Amino acid sequence: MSQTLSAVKGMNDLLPGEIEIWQHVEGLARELFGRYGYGEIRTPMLEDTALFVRSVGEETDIVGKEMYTFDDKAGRSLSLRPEGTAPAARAYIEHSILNQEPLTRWFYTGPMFRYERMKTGRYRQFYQVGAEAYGSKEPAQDVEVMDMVAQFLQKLGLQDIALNLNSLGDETCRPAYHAKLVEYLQAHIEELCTDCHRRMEKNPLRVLDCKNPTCQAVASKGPNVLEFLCEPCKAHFDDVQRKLTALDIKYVVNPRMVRGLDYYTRTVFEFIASHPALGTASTVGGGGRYDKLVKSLGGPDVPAVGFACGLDRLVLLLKESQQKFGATPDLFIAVADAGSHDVAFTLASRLRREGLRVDFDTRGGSLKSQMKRSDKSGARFTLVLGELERTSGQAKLKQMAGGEPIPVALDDIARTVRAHSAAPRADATGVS
RNA sequence: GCGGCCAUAGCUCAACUGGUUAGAGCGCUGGACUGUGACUCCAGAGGUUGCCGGUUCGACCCCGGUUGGCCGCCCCA
Repeated sequence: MSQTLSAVKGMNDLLPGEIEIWQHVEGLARELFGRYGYGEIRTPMLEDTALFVRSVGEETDIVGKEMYTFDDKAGRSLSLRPEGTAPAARAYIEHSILNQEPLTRWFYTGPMFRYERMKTGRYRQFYQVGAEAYGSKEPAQDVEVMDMVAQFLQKLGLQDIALNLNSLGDETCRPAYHAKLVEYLQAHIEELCTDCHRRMEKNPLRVLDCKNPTCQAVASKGPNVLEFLCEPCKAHFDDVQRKLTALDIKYVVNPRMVRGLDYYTRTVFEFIASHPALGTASTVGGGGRYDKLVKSLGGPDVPAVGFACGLDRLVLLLKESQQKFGATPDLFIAVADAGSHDVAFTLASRLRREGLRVDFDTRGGSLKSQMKRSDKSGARFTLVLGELERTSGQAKLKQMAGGEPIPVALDDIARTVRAHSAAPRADATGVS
């Protein structure tokens, strides 16, 4: 096709036929997170660049080379948000939320932006749904968040998703582990790949999840974070595991799982799907605790824990699952002769005002072509309106899926359609 | 950012070693059936073969560049 204008690389249009899946996922998130007491927030897509540098970390790939950053006309450096936790924390501080309530639960959904190499399930404008809980340092808060994600994924009908769990310690115990790890890695430096040499400078923890077999061998014999946890951190981690078990949530402890953002403390987790459609993009959700983030951004010393799920990847999985989403018309009104067009048009509007989903072809056309449109629309009933119906005031509801036509008076259509619907229409979210 | 594969109709794909008007299925539109969809049959519309340049008498095919997509690395959701 001729390439005149097209969407920016890595940014996609979502059209009817696919958008229904997105609406289903977002609707489920709203309904489910609401049950857990999380209120929705919307923050700007553009933030001061410094926000991400100070929270996500200057040395991370996200900030170092993946942000869409530019100067506005006043010379301010702005960036399209690459993730949602930092903007939420900024808003939490800016509106002095802690002074109004000691425990705050928020969720958000929307686009994020990272300038990265394109792959399946990985785009430059991608979508996340995430949540943040501020004010509780209790293990129960960590588990509440993980439980919520687990429920979310389960209700989407997704199978084969594993929860990986780890603890990175806090400012008391992490330095000792960090030092020990660097010391160990230095001693084995000649066995590590060149990437890992670079990682040792920037973020030694990342060596732990290097995919290179030799590096993995080195890492597996190195110091284990969990053995370095101080007493409070260890107690916290143990309690998290006890509570997960009490909620019957399956997990595996993975002491070599680290996350890409600098702000995590103590609990970190990832939900990993094993479906071939995702390729290497198998992480569908992740999160953890970040007790120092709010303070480091100039706010109060308030603990927090949260997560984010990649909607693009969830939608990819749902497409594979062959499930159908979205509502179809209750009724299609077809016109038998041009003289009935105006009456049919008015009738369609009246029925819509009465709450029915009604399809009608404003162009008219042959009855046959209108029947074809009705069939394709997935309408439950078709009503043919012609001179016969207009004069008698009586019509028939043809059942498109098969069965005898149902006689109906023209002024009693809405009630009859509802009476013959197999089941009450599902609410917007389809949540059961 | 590095390495490899790919690009033909709206979609999935054909087109002999470079040879003349680039085909099919699905989808779309109309008809067979002048008031009844899906099945069947018939017809029609739809392409600068991603784009730019080169080699050649001649390029969908060969070469270079470019854009876009896919896979691996990196990283992440």
